[in-house]
Amino acid sequence: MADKGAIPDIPKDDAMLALDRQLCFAIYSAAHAFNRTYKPLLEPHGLTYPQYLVLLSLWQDDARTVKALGEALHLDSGTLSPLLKRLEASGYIARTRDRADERQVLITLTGKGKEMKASAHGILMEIGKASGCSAEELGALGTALKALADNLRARHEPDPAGQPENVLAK
Amino acid sequence: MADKGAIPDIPKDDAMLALDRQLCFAIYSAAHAFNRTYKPLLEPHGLTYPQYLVLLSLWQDDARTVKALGEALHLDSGTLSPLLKRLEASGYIARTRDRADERQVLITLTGKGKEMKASAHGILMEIGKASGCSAEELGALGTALKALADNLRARHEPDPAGQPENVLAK
DNA sequence: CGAAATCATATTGCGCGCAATTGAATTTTG
DNA sequence: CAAAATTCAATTGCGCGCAATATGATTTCG
Repeated sequence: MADKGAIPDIPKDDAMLALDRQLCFAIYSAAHAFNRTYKPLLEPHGLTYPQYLVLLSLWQDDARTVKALGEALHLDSGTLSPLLKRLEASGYIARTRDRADERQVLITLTGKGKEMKASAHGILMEIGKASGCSAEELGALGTALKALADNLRARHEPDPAGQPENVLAK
Repeated sequence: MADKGAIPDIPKDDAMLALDRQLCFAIYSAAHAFNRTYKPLLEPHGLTYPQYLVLLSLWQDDARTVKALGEALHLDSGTLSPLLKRLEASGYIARTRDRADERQVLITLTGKGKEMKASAHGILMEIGKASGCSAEELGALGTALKALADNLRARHEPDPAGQPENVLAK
């Protein structure tokens, strides 16, 4: 059926594989490039990139539970528990059991953790220069990526307060 | 000096921190969202996402050294060596010492590795649907991300065949 | 009230990702 | 030609990232 007729579809599939490769590589290696760019700037402070993300989140909203942090960062306790212990050991945060509900652990910034916010501005300048993009471009890129990530996540997460979806379940 | 004069600059810095947070989170979580989306599709084949990226690269160019693969994927031997051993154990690739230069190891696709390319097309369709973006949008996003990653990398890598840079060294 | 279900965090196991080191092969140099 | 420098791959150690499981604490229900 597709012996030598107009445009066999194998090339089309290959083109799609090429597109897949391009986007997979692009996101994968952009994330790692970010990581590698931040690393030498964070190292003097004894911080890793994921730990810096936790601080970024806490600078916006201090005193949150592990669960709340995990939802903001899309990370589970398996990742956060040891990470937060290390952040505590470095003196950036404090972990205190909620007296009212002993299941929960409250994460709060220490003085050192709050002071680090000032240093972050300097780090930020370096990244801005390294990226070679304007603030507008970076903002637009962030928006596009967030939309993409949200779409992908919608496949996996149980629709938190979105559509009523299937009311018949259970 | 900046007691109540026109527009103190603390808010501006905070706005930049917010931008930083947005882009850091966006790339970070887009990468993880990709990972999580591919995982259930690759699991039946006994593949991880980084292993799939290696296959994508080999489908384009088979029979390459570990070093060449590492340059294409921006990964070093510390990551690739164990990963390639697992890919060999799963039967997707073969690792053979180069007879001419015994330092090098050639990575080649097995029959199973080549056959997997066909299944990849099906996986691709799923991702396309999950992303909720058109091929054009995904392509544009990939291009923007690649440019960003290249800019970031330019800070770290010693300019491979780019500008002559500093000819005086050594 | 008390057993069962649910919830929040911690732990374990495995696969990256990367810096630093090692070991063997090859090239460069004296 | 032999010693030194370089190159390629593998190994080690540590920090994620996530699934699966474990451990208490709290809520729900009978």
